[in-house]
Amino acid sequence: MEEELVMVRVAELYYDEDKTQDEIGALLKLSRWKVGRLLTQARERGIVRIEIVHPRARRLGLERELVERHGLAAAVVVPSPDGDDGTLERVAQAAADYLTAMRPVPRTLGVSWGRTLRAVAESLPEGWATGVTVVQLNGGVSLNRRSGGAAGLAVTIAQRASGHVSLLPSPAILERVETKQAIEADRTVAAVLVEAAEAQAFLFTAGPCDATSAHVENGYLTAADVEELARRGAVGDVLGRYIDADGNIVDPQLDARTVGVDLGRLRAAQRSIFVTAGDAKHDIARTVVTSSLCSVLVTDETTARALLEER
Amino acid sequence: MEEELVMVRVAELYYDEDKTQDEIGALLKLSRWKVGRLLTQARERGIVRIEIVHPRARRLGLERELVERHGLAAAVVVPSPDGDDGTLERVAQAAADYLTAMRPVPRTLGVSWGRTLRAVAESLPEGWATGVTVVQLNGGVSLNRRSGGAAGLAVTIAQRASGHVSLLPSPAILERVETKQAIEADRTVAAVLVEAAEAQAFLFTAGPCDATSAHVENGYLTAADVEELARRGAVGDVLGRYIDADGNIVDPQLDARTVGVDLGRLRAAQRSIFVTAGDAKHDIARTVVTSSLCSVLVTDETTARALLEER
DNA sequence: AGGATCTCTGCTCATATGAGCGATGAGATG
DNA sequence: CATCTCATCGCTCATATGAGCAGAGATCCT
Repeated sequence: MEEELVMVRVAELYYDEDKTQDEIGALLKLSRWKVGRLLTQARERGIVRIEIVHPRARRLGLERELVERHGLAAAVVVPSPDGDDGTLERVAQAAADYLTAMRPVPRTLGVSWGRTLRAVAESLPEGWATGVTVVQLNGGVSLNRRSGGAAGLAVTIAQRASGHVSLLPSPAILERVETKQAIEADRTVAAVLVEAAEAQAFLFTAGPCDATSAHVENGYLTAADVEELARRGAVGDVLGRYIDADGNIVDPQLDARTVGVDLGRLRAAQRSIFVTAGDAKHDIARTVVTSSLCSVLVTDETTARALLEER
Repeated sequence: MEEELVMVRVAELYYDEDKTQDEIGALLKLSRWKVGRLLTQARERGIVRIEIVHPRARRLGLERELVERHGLAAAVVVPSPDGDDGTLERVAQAAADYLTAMRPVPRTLGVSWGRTLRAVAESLPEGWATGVTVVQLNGGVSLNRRSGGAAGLAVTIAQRASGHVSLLPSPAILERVETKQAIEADRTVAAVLVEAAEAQAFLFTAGPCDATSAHVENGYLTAADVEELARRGAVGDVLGRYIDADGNIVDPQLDARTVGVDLGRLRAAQRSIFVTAGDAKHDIARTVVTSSLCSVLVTDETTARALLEER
């Protein structure tokens, strides 16, 4: 279209050449107002694209859409870098920023574990808050792995806020229900579970339902177990509990052997912050968001767009 | 840097959220002026990138630099599309636009030939000018190829301007000097050459010095000839004449067998428009521009940047 | 320490810009 | 052919914005 060409010329003069709309009007024999209108159209049609390029940039438009569509309290969306990698770091940084800015500062913060949360912990600056007690929400890998395990992550978060940490000294999933009940009956474990359930804020991730899951990696489940769960409709796990697309527990037996706070607690919580990054987790992310497991979502642009697609 | 983060937030609120600088100031507890300054910095540092995405868009900044650096009368630079191809078409379109807008309209226009100029011809709209006589500048491929040859191109340009065309009925390069002289002595040929030399504007391209050259394709030279020319310093040809990086004729013997106007005419011309697209032609383009063979340059962004690199 | 220089801040004021409105004209419709 | 409808135009006016400047710190160099 002819009009479009004029729009391009006008946009060039305005944005590249820093001419005033008046000047452009004189130059192209258009009224000042016509120029202004063309500029508006050019922006609307996407001929003029204004982009904020920065690792810490956010996608406020997508955030707003997500909040509206899924009834969230807040959403944080960071642009996915072109060259694939770095997404996890950006999302983690954004989550750290969100935590740091969060008011009121929670007295106790319940955390799960995983690579994503580890990255969040590392991104938190020293002194991100003061006097926050960090509580583990679900059982996890052994305590003695120096900083690699679930414990290290919680410790880091607490340390950087000069706060305390309550670790959950239990495996994620036990082989027998009886053992699980016995462990939960243990004073120290029970106390932590109560503390966790009552946390003022939750920070958690979710895992996809495939062989790359941390549960397989740590030996709590076999690849075959996970496959079977997937066959029965599981899309991933939250706090070690495998759920289907509607957010329901897939295997109650398995769930009964899983140590950690109930998913209901997340749903009931005022502030339950869900952090997720990467294409593999779109399905489980959708479930978490649509079944109200989180009130705050921190994620990357690609995931955000996936969550906004119909159905 | 901390400052940078604020810049990003400010930019987001301003450009994505359409907030006023006042509002942003209130929100972030900054003075209105601070916000304005941050915005300016963000643009300067490239955190805010404003881009005009359109096949007909131009790179005015690069154009200005080229004009200044190389003492051109004008330059037209179009963005190179991401997905490689389409560059030729865009450049051709831009050249066509330039011709259409050119004032005063030349009475006679001298043209060379090549794939690039063919594309320019095809991009010219019907009635791009009126009464322009088109003259061929150099000998070329046979007349009978319907629209594929050099003749068709000139005819197209002339037809769309409701003008005449003067074809140069001669091969590009002859085998013997004597034949060349005989041909030039021919009334019809001589008349066209005079007309061409006196054209009010020139439109030409250049070819790289490699086996893909149109001269090889059309059998005027062998691949071995071209190789030898390159060895002797040739970077490409203009109007069939092979020149080195300084714009000097590489092989006077060969040049004496080449039919077409003298390169001096291009240098002397008020308006000699050089159209070039594609990475293969950077070297010859540089030569054309630095040795003042053209006064107007039409090209793609990649070539433009290459021409602006030091040395 | 004292002064000199530089940078940064918040201001005034002129200018650039967008919202809203009535006038105008092109095309549709009876 | 008359009239209606709707988009578009150029305008007024309120508002948003950038240039330029004087004062306040910060920094540097004897």
